[in-house]
Amino acid sequence: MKKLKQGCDLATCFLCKRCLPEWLPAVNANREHLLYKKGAALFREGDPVTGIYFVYSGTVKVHKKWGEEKELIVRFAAAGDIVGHRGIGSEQYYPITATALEPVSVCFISLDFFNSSLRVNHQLLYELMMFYASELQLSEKQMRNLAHMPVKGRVANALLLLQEKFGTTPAGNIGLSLSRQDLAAYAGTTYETVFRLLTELSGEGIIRHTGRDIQILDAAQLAGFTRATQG
Amino acid sequence: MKKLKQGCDLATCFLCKRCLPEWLPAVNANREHLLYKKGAALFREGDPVTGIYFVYSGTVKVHKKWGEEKELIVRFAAAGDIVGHRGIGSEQYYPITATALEPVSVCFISLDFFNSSLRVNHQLLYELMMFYASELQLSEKQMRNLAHMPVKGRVANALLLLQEKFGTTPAGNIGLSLSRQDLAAYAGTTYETVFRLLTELSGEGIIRHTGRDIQILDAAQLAGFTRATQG
DNA sequence: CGATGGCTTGACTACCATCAACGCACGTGG
DNA sequence: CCACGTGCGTTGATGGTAGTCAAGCCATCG
Repeated sequence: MKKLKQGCDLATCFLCKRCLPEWLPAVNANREHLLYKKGAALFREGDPVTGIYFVYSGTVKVHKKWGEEKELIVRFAAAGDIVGHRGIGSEQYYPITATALEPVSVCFISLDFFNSSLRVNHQLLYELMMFYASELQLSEKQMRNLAHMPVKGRVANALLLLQEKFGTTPAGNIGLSLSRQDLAAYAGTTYETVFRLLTELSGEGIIRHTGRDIQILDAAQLAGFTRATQG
Repeated sequence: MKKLKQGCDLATCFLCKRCLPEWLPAVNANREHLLYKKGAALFREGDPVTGIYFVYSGTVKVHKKWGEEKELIVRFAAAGDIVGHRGIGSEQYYPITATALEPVSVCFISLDFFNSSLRVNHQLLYELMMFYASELQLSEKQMRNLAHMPVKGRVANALLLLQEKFGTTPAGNIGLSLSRQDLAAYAGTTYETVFRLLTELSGEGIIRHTGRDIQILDAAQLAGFTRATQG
């Protein structure tokens, strides 16, 4: 992790985009511009909450451990997204870990200053609430999927969500290339199972995959696996 | 469902408790006091969002369907709790169904008026945001549990959460008595499995259950099942 | 060059969902 | 009063899904 001196990226920063011009100098005085290498953790589950992060560039996975071995990826964050907001509120400790999947550049704001901003900037507060509301909806949909959707559907869903968030490369692949481990942790299963399902889906002509690159050929069929078969 | 004329229960209503006195008359002019019988739905998944509900008394289950047969109970709401806040935001339709488990008395506020309240009452907005934040944390913890915790642990956890929220009756039973169906839907499993696990837990002397009444005898052991065995 | 980490594959199996059947309590209508 | 249906609780048998274990392969890296 490395600290930079540069100013905030106004066009990308979730916070700055929503601040009045007169508040920006205060933000700049209170922010830190940090760089993380691939694989580095911005913070870990159980760490005391120090502040909130706004992503300028790169990709971050937000995940939760179960025991020593297993983890579930709860969400991915890219440019413009917030990370660490799960620490806001009565919680003393981050309930999740945030890890850089690629080199990441973020704006860090201390909890105190962020709370001041919320007190002053009601539009920000309102939008943060809306953000939480939509996160909650997503989270509960995923809960239901984990509870009732078979693994094939969950993997299909994971691929669709990834493509929706990260788009496609010029070659037509999903814009974020993940390890099987991470894909498994996102779909809530094991990497062996993910592998088997990827080859199965390739065999059916629904996707194509070479190494880490995955291309969705038939999104409609994929989506079909995410629905319950009519009883 | 039945409409009453009475005023708001100031001591219980989430909204009124957080309003300045001068705002209360407006609330009273814009609210409806509604009664629902056991088994009635306050609203259903897919219904257009009309407003937000605050529970005075009774218990509500908030659940999400999967296909025609399966459902997952996402949350229980009791006196003082909010229901329908999942409709706030960009969503046009409720993403979940809310059903009365016991006769329920609620305060209903139309979306328009509630949004006006949020614009005026920043403390309310702030607390609503905090509420969302903690709901999100709970939801994500549950996600992880559904993904990685074995069924026995999920049932154990469900019992502990129910006791935490609803306390115990004078007889020592969990304060909310659920059908096996509902308990299963809360733990994310089937009712047969729930039954087998309950008898198993009773055999181990960890709980006692007669019909719908369940008593936790050894909470520590129950909690043990909710943790990963050290690898 | 060995070590490490991710990928690929096969064999095994346990967990848990599904199906099926019965009992019981309850309410309802003939 | 009885017959019946319905909803829930209880139990056993069965099988499939998907997790675990194990081993080999390939790349990268120190």
